[in-house]
Amino acid sequence: MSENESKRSRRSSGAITLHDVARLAGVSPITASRAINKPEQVSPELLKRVEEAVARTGYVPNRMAGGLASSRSKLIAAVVPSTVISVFNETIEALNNTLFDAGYQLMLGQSAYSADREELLLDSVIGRRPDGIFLTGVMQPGKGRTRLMASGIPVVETWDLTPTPIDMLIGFSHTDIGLAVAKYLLGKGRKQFAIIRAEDERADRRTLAFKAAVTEAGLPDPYVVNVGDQRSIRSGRDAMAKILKHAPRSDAVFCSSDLLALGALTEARSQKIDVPKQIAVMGFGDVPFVADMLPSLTTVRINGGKIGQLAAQYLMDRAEGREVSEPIVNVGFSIIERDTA
Amino acid sequence: MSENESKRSRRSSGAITLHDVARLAGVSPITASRAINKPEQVSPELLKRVEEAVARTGYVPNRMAGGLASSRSKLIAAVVPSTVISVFNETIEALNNTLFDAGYQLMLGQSAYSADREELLLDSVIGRRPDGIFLTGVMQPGKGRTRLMASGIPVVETWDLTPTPIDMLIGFSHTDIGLAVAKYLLGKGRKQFAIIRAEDERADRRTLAFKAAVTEAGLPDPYVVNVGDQRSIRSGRDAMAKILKHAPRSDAVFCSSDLLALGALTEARSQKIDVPKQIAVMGFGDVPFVADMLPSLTTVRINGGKIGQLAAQYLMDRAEGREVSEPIVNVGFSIIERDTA
DNA sequence: ATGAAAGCGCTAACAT
DNA sequence: ATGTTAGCGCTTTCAT
Repeated sequence: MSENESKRSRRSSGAITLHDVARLAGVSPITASRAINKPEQVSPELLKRVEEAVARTGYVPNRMAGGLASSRSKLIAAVVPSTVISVFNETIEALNNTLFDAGYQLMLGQSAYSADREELLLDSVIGRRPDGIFLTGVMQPGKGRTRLMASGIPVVETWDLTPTPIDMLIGFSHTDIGLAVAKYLLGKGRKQFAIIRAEDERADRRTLAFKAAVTEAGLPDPYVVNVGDQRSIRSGRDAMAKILKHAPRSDAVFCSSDLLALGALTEARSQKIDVPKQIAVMGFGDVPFVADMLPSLTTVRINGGKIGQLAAQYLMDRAEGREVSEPIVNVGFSIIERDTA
Repeated sequence: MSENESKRSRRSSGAITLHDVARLAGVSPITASRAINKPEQVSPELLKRVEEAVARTGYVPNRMAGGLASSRSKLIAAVVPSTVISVFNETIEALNNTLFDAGYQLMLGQSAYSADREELLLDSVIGRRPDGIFLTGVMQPGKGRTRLMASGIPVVETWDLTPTPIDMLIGFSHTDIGLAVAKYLLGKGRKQFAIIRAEDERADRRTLAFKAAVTEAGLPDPYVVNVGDQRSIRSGRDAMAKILKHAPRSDAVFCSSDLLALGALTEARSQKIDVPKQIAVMGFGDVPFVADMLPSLTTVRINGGKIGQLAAQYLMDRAEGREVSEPIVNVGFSIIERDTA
């Protein structure tokens, strides 16, 4: 081993680099780069030599270096409220799969509740210079939104609608859902409504629309129970107990999540209340397992997978300079009629 | 605006860089860098000037450049089988939160089922030069494992035990769980066992140990039903129907996941089979909501949050050159006695 | 089809 | 405490 073959600068990480591969293949680094990234631009013979060198050395290109040089990170960042049995899981999975198949990677950030943390999160996201950012929900005007727009990074907001997205939007109307659910329940002859609702701005809009429709139908105001956690069966049970106690003549409950609805169902069963005869229950989200429970849950289905897949596509299109012909998409929703309503 | 103030090279991305901040603050770039990253090494007055320049420009450091220069990406990669209501969600959330609080970010990769995709995934992970890699499960010997070891990146394997981890390990024994569940059920006087099991190597080991314990107790072999998906209520229902039909004298069912157990419970209820009187049901995972269902599920609890939190800590310790005193940790498990067994 | 030069934006190493 | 220099490993640009 000659000295200048083995010597590496003190700063080097010591890993195999493109230069090593190139030397082994007897070509210049740039040719090796082309052989790896744009094989069609290189003669078959050279291609083979480079491929062999890659295989022999176990070379894995350093994407930080590549990203820095090309200003293309091949990274997409997603900001989600939570990853624990949430209605967003399907979306994340679809997003991740679609990205991976196209050679992109996913960075996951959990959106914070405090404004301070929110800004920290955004900066840490922007700092990676992702080629695109996926947001759950639409971002309210403020520092964060401004910062995001200033960054110039393609952004897709999801799971909601607004006439003024930061950039692209793939969502649906929570107001329409509230209206549709009310109409559905009204159509079933229900007359005394109750609502179980977690602190959540989007759930609020569903609830408000629901209420408005009920009022318009000339029926009494729904009895509303607020709970803390969207994803707690326990909260749903407790809320249902409250309803049964304080508004015993209720004949329909609209819950702001499937898990809350499952809790309501559980409580009803424990009190031997017949669902749906005595009281109808509806959820929101259609998480994978509520279809096969007994009774199966009537709920609002959102095609979360489609949102994720489409968002990935949009973000990559933008990143690669393609036009996105329809930057605002309403994917809608559907009411899935099952046993409980 | 003088010419050389506004001119940027053709390659520049046009974004604000450290140089811009430094010039505005009237210091050299390296001083600006220090003010931002090691504020204690800089005089208060300079610090203030730099902070102002950062605020005024909206500068967000480019972590790709920083990572390249320092060989420290502040990125941790996690490889998980799935993100949809899986038992790993709690772990991912804890991992992500712990990392974020320390200024790290999470890259999420979904492990592939084919060996080809697996290798692609590993390369795409290694290509980012993360400071650490989180793996769900232990990696079987093979190309991927070798590649991972060769990369020199700290790795933590989880959710399982092996005497020969790649690097660090935070898990528990699936064999012990099978044994413990059998013992528990035996202790309750159960004598005719059935198993509902998804294709999953770790579930297999729980099952095998369970079987062995039953055999050792001199009882007949459990009736085993194989299903495709660990996370399907439907599969659990179908499997339970099979058990009720072909092994009607079964008095206890051990399911390889809580969701399967929920399905089994549902089917039992629909056939008016009394749980646990006639047949006991146990799950695995203790996903958040099975505690509050009716009947509440007796299951095996894994402290997924602790695994995630500890894994994050270990990975960061390693990345920052600290010693990890106990690189192999058995976090154990507990059987949570509830209604169904 | 291949290569040389330059530089992406930052920080380690070595001054002062 | 602050600055200078020289890269990190790659790709763009411009030649040939």
